[in-house]
Amino acid sequence: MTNREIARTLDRIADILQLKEENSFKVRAYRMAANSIYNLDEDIKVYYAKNRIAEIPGIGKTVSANIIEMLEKGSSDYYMNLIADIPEGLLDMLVLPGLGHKTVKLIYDHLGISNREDLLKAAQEQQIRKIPGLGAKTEYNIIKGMELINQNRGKATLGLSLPMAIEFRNYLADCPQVVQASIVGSVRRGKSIVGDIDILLCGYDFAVIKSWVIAYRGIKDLNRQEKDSIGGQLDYGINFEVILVHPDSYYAAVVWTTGSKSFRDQVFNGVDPSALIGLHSEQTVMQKLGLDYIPPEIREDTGEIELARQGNLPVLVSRQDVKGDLHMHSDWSDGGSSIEQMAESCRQMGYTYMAITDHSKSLPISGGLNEERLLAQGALVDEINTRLNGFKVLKGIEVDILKNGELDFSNDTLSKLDVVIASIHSHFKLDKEQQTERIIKAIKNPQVNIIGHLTGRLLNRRAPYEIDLPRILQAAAEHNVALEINSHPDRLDIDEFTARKAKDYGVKIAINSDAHHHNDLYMVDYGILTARRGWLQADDIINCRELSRLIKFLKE
DNA sequence: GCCGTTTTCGGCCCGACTGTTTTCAGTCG
Repeated sequence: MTNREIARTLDRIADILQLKEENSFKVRAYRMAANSIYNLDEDIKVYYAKNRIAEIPGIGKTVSANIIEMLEKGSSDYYMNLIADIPEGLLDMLVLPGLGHKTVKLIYDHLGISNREDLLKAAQEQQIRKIPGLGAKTEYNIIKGMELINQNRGKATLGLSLPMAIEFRNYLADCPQVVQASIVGSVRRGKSIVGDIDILLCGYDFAVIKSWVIAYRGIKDLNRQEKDSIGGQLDYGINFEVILVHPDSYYAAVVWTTGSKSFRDQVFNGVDPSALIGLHSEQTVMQKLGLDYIPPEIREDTGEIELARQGNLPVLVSRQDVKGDLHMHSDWSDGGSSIEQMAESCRQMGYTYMAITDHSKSLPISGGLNEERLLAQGALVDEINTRLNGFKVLKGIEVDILKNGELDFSNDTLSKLDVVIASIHSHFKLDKEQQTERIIKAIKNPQVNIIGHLTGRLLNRRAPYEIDLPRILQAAAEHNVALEINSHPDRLDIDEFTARKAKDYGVKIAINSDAHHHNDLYMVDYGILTARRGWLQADDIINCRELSRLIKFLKE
């Protein structure tokens, strides 16, 4: 089992224990262990080989034995016994916002409901309100929550599907009969939510290749086998399709399968397929189509085709352009790494600066900083900076925007910092007018540099809150406040559409990882994909600037 | 269930908001 699979199992154990109302510290211990494995630097098998699993922080004798069992047998008896006791569907019900372990158990005990479909039905038939302690609001929230889930049924976040696609592609590329293998489709375009994983292969012996495909251990279900394609489901119910072509038509097929349907219809319209045989790169295929090379992320037929014909495509921002990361947490609040570790990892990523932006005091669970600790952190940052050559740690904060739009710290306190990100972490349900006013008030605060995760959306889990986007963009432009592309694959907030619109308004963007662990800094890649999908160029991004130019922006 | 070096047992344990209530349990960041 992989680190991810083990972490997931430990998390599910925690969920079941919580449903069974076991000791809350025991639950916490399993959650911590899951988190520890998820964030592990190395493959857990390396620790296993060295007999050092119990040395991982948060993992003791019991969990360690559990993990060893999972690695040796592919499952754990403890988990299997637990799941035999509690219907698995209850765990799916927990995903609904507002439904926690107690409520799920309460509904199960009263109505025997153990899956989301029955739950929705009961809510629609007003059965939930008959349970003591629950009412109409809970029914409403269930129905709303299910709407969001059904909207994205069978669709997965890029954060889940991209790593799975890479693993699958690498496996397929190892087949001796496969000449080339590429991830194509919406995953390659970097869409935040994708319907399936598409992989294009080329080779000569389709029969041999197909048996190699079918042997992949990640395949959970196989539902379609044709002459030149295989479809089915991978783990987490993610659909996949593997498409086979002859090497001569490979690059034409890459272009064909990568673009959106509308893109495809446009660029291949009236083209003789035989003219695209035997080409040796995507560039030459596009050339034949009368186009400059269009980056995969913008092959959506939203204006790029015309510009490609004219030779006027923008140069999109890329990973190499990013000079630093302006939003991350350390173990001073809810992060799992020290400031030094974060700095070291940022240096290894080739950055020349970073900002440490822990939470402010309004978020007590996160260990949010008060003025006193913020000051102490600043002193430590100063000290760390004396030891770093050619790298700078900026002092920052992710300050909470309170209900009334005021901030969690005085302007006097904030003025001593280099970077101030203002974010909303509460009162998601204010009406559009109030929410907009609240954010604009924060934008108008002269100390604020960046608005963090503007819409608060959590992909597949929480809808964005209501805001008047044009007014906010207007205000951000006027007050020289940047909007964040929060790169966490569950957020990707703002999205590509807002990003593109922001550029029209002259609003600058910061692509931030919001990492809570030094191993999460790489998540910035997802943000870059989103920025590229939003047609952004290095010049639009404040953290693509050299430090001196960035500081100039922050002080303006 | 994990942790520790004044502890191998006892501590770990936030707090505002929501939705249900009429004084509070559950959820969530």
